[in-house]
Amino acid sequence: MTQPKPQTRIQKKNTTAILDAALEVFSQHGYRGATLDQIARAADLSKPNLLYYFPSKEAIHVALLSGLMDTWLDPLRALDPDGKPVDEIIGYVHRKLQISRAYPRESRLFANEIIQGAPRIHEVLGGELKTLVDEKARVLQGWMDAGQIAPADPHHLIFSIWALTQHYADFDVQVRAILGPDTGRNFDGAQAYLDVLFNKLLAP
Amino acid sequence: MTQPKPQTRIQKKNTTAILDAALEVFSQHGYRGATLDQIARAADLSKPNLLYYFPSKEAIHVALLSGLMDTWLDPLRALDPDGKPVDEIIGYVHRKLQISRAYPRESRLFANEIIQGAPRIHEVLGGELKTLVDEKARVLQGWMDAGQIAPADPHHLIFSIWALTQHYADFDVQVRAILGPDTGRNFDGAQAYLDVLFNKLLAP
DNA sequence: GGCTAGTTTTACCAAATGGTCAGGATCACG
DNA sequence: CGTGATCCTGACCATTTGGTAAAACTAGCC
Repeated sequence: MTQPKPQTRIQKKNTTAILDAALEVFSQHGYRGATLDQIARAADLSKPNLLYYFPSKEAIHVALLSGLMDTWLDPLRALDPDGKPVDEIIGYVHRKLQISRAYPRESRLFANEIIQGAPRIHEVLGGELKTLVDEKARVLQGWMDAGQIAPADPHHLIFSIWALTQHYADFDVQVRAILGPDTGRNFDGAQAYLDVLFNKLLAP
Repeated sequence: MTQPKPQTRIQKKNTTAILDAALEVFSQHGYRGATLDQIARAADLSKPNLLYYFPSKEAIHVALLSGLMDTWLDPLRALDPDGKPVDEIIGYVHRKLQISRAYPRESRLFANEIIQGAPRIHEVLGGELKTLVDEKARVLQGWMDAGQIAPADPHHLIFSIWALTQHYADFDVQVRAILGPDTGRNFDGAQAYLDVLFNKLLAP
């Protein structure tokens, strides 16, 4: 897929610095609201030097998003049809919440893109994502039909996991304004709450 | 609070046209990503004419947000400490979901503002919002202590309601990519799912 | 050391952006 | 109809924005 083009030491250093800086800026202002100057400053490079490594602003954004998709879908892919149903689902919730905790900027980048109409990943949503979700929804439906978990719309079950876990990354400012600034503590509270919630919801 | 300044017919017509256009544009691109030209075009006015009614871009944004806060908080305010606990909470979920359905642009405007660090409503979050949430959290806690609903962290309970209902407005593109374009149908599905979820969660 | 590929900077550009201002058009009301 | 207040426009401005060209510098290898 992404075959490793020959990269010099400097190239590797600078492209990662740029992508990290761009993640910071794009996730905070959205695509249109971000400027190359901001990104260049954050990456400690001059603007023309930025454009030596990436041909355009959009190219940086696309590079970020496509590099992100796997991180985003892997936790769902890992849901094992042959595992114990409740454990699998609760495990998925945990993985998703862990990702929100460890990669809040990535979560916000994704949220920004979706809220703004997903102009750059629309095909992925209707293609790869839909395929994966439909597949896993069938797995969930199978478990429900077999009486291993309580019946519920499997698609909405997946949505609810996304909504509940991503909320703590995307709306972090709001959560902190209400619960206090200790993000770690807030996430611990969230995990305990979500454990209870999904155990009750899924109990057959 | 907001005493009705004398408004001519034309003033009323144009300010509402501007605010509606601005809602459209800001909710789609965020504050920084929106331009006065876009807003002016959407409101069918010239840019200088826009600025005849509002002194600056930021003033429009602030007007929108502050006009929105009540719509946003009212459903929670309406949660009645003297009502039947489960009915009150499920009712709150319904009201919130209704608002997501009826005002998705407002929801996205709010989401954009929060994701981008809430620079313009930070004080409201830590002030009015926190006060209200803390108050209602105490009500919930009272119900739990009295055994009328199952125990759970009341703050996270409120967050979960926000996350689950706003998700369907904010991530509408994603939902439609997976479930299909019939938004009404999707919201109906969501409501049924959320009814089940919260009934199970709250059952004492 | 010298050569080449890779890297960075300086100077620049056209378009877009938020905003101003003076004057002209239009409205409401006596 | 006249007149004062309200409304609207075209021309303009400084700054910012994404992006370019070419020259200057540096790394790494023989």
